[in-house]
Amino acid sequence: MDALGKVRRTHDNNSLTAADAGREVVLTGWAQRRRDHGGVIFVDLRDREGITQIVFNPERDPAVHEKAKAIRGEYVLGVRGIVSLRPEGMENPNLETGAVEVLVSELWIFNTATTPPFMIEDQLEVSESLRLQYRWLDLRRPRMVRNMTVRHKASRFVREFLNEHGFLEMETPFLTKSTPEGARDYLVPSRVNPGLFYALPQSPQLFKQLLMMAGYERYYQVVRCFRDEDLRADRQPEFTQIDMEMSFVGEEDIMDLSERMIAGLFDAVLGVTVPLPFQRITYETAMDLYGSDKPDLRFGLPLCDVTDIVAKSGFKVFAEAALRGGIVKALNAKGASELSRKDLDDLTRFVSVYGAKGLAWIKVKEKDWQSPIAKFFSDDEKAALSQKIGMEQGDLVFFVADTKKVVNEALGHLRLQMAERMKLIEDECFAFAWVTEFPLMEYDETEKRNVALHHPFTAPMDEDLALLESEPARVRSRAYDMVLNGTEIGGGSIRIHQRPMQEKIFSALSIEPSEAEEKFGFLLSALASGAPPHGGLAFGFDRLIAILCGEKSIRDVIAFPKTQKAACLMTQAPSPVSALQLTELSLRVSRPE
RNA sequence: GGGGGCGUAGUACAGUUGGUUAGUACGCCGGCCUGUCACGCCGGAGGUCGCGAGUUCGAGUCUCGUCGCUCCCGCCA
Repeated sequence: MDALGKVRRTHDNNSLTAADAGREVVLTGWAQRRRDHGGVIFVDLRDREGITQIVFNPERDPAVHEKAKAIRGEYVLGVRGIVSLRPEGMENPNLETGAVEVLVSELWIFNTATTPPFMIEDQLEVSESLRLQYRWLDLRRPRMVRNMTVRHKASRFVREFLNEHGFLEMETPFLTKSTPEGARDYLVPSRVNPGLFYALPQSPQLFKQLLMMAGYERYYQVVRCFRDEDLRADRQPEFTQIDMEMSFVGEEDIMDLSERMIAGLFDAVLGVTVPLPFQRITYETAMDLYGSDKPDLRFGLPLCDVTDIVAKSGFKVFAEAALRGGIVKALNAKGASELSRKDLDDLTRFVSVYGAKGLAWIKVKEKDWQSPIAKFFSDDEKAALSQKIGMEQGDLVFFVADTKKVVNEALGHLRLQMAERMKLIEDECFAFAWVTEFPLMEYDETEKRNVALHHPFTAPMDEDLALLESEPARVRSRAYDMVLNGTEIGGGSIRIHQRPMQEKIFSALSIEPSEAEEKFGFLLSALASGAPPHGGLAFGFDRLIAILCGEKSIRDVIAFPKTQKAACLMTQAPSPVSALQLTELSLRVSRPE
């Protein structure tokens, strides 16, 4: 084993070209692969940047060649040698450095390596749990290096953009106060205050508002947030937000700045030109047309409300849904009438997940409809349906009848499913949109009260203020979500900046004045002491990077992510702690049997 | 909390109706090979079939439980 000593590389492994031929260079890196021909030995030397082929020739230097026989996969090497053009016909077009190779005159083996449990290459077939267990090896794979590099470039671009637009990057506490609304908090026990707890922030929401009240005008932070809820492919217990807030602005200012930032980011990272401004769509329209508040606009397939047409029909399922205040909507899968009975059964099971009790369908054939429900409709009803839905020969039309919520959930997801099946989604297509005019609150059946849809500090729309007491569910908010390809990548709002309004909203959310004072007293006090009009936005950085990288899971753009059970397979966190630690924290653990 | 999928050499998989010695590929080790780049050829080692019970003359295979990974529902302002 050789010491590093004064050995320093002159180039990384992605930079040598034909122009460097004849130069003496020093390279360092990992042995990706060794090809021993008995005589000459080739080694692919890999680092973060790429691969360079190094050559050991016994005729050139027998001692070095002998030493090179010991090289195995992932050994850490340094070499000194002469850059040389490869013999004609021996160039490797797959490598950036494929025109040249380095003829080694000196070899240092800085470290050996155990045989890795999986190969360090992109086209690997290995379970994710093994990758997570040996994450330091997984992170050596070029694709992961690429993902981490994109992440770095993105955060760097965002910082520079916001810096140039007068924003201050400011930090906010991680040890903070548990608040009643929203997600479950991660709690941290306080040793010096026995029995009391901090909460890790779900977002720096209140702090950034307080910074506006403190007069900082423009704030941002690339910040970790924590939510103790169950995980998904796009949800981790700790995740990163680009958090920003501005004073003396309205919705348009924030949306305009944000979309220019995102367009700049896509240009800087992917070289993709994103047309501005983004499409705007109201919550109501999004739900009507796409059954979702984060519609995927890369394709059409809009939903169609047919409640009026079928309300009086002989098909009881539809008529009764309408009678009970529900709705009936249709999804026209253009040209999909060739789906088999089994496909339709599968899709029925697919929508049942979202609470749909059934999935009616009509195949539009040459002369008539092929459908189990066609017989229930009069000729007039058929004509009206056909016209409203735009039914043409070869179409397959789905229907769901239920409450508004179930119908939209079921058909909204069916729409995505069908688009995938019908291959309607182009690669490299980025459909951005703003969704606006969200409801301010909605009734929560389990809590038996109104809860904020966004958060309780979101301002209501002025024109809906009159409804606040009479019909609170109809009050729209000054919130906006940025949606990309069916993923919510950011969201924000204009905030309440006057104490009486904030108290009114707390009251509408059934938060008692005493509780409001206890939990948010500092906010109420600050609102009364010269709070400027303000608003902001937070981007889900991990989701954004996953889309930029073309990854399905945000785990692939986080260096050390957690599993679905919120565990780190590498460190084995979470883990038990000593009795002493618990005693110091005044904690006793009771575990259910 | 609930539903689906997966779990067999280091890795990815195959394994028939429950049947006697659990295979294949890659990787690994050894030998040969002076222009490969997924080098090639020859040989070899390597298995708690996730774990635990049960059924059976006999379980990788069937049953139950359990653990882990994953996708989804609930949840995630």
